[in-house]
Amino acid sequence: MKNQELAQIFYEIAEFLEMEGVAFKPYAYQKAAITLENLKEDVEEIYRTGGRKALEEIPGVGKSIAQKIEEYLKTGKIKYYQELKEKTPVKIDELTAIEGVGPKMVKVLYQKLGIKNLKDLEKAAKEHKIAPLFGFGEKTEKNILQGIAFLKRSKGRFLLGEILPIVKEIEEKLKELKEVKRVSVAGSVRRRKETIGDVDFLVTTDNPQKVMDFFVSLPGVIKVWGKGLTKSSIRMKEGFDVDLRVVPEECYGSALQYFTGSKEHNIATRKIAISKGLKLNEYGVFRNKKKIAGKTEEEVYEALGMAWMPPEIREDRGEVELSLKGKKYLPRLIELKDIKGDLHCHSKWDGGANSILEMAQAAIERGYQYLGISDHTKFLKIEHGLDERKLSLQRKEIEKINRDFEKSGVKFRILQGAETNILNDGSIDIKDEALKKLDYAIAGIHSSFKMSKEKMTERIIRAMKNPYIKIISHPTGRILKKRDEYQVDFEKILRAAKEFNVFLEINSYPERLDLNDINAKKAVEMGVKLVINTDSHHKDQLRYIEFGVYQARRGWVEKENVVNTWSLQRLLEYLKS
DNA sequence: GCCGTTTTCGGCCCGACTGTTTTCAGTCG
Repeated sequence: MKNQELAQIFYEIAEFLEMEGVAFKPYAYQKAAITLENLKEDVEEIYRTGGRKALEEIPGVGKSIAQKIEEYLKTGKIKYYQELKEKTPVKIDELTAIEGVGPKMVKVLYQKLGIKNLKDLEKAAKEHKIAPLFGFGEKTEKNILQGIAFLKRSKGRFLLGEILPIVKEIEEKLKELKEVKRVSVAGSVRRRKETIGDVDFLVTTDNPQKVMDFFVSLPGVIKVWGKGLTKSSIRMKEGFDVDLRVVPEECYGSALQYFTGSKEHNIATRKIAISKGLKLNEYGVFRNKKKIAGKTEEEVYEALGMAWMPPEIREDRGEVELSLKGKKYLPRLIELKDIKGDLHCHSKWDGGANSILEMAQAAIERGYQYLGISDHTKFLKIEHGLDERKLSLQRKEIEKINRDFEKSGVKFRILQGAETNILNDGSIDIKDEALKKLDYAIAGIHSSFKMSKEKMTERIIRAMKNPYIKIISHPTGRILKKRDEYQVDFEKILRAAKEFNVFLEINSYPERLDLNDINAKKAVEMGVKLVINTDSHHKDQLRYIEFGVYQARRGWVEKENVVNTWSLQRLLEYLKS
């Protein structure tokens, strides 16, 4: 789909325009980019069937942007964009990816020092050429270096959310090939890790030549290397690498186990093998020279006296010991089908893409029993946060839709929440009288991220003490590849969550996934209740729930730990109590 | 550049925080 490519271009145009100090246009381009990014329909298809007129029907797309989309679809280029790039030939997306660096800074850095990309910037900062610049200083230079260091730490890794859809496509294509007998993705993708270095596929086949030829000519491949009959590597246009390995049928299980990892899990399992006088490698389980298992993963684990376990927990965090004791000691991980509703979604009321009804219909399509609309509140002006009056107006709309559902026999209920803001002193930006009228309230940190650990912990705990606050959203505040967690004493937060009966969120947004696996596991061990939400700003984002569930599974979370696996009735009773 | 149950022109993108430039511009959510 061309949607993503166009979105990327419009984001960049917005930044170039912002760099030049153009007013309002950047916002318009950004809006259009966001819409395109989330659009389900293929923009090419829209254009083919309805022409430029149909493009203009897309929200945020008017005459000018429609014309540019048309130009891109016809020629693969946008002249306006090319001109902007020629005028200031900088890698603007690369530079503004650094925390604290925006378009204006990029402009000065280019004009004064000729900085065009990350490399130039790092060099200049290390040579202390930034600090003396007018408007910059020691601190800024240091922040830039730190920002670059952080970017590098996460560089070369991709979000699971970006990669998984493409991986599934590749897997489907391989499956369709009749020469392929068995195929599976392995590695960190199979373990559903939040970020991925590269992708590993395993196949069995009688015709490796054919399979490899097919593999290296998949659509989207921009580079091929090491092509052989047992292993070939490709790079996809999105920038990540994929390895394909052909393994013998009788080794498929052990190869899958080996290449799924994690490395730590494999080390632990090999130790078990040694302790039993066995040897484990990617070709099988061996007693002396005799192979005793290898065809399936189950039989490999069985040969080691272990129960098979889901890939998500293979991190050597205790799963090896439990699986030795037996299957019933392993956690029964939550599954996608257990989810009965979503309690953190945004609507048009706070600038989200869809109306409450549209969001509800999308939830019904997913088979949910309920959906919680929790728009931002007034402190977040940019997000069109709702004040007490608007919350009460919104309540009326929700009640009306619920009545209509009831009349037409639709077994579904919209709940009214709100994603309130925890102010610096831990108070909430909405009055208690208004919170009281909601079905529940969420509280989250959206400002002042750089507090001391003590202050931040105090701040969140004070919010949890508010009897109307039932959920803490994205509890650690991290943004993958962008921003670290804020400083907080998580143990204390867990104790408070338990004491005040507050649910901690696992935010399913691919760049958040917050709580992460480790924190989720701690929460489960402490008996803290969790809720897996999507934080959807668009109805199509409800599908992100998948990623929240994966993260939960990585954190050993079971169905019973998660309140939105409960029926509507049970949830309502609990909220009331 | 987009949009319209206040408007086809005139709004929209606000407020906190940071660092630096001593009075505020740039960045972020």
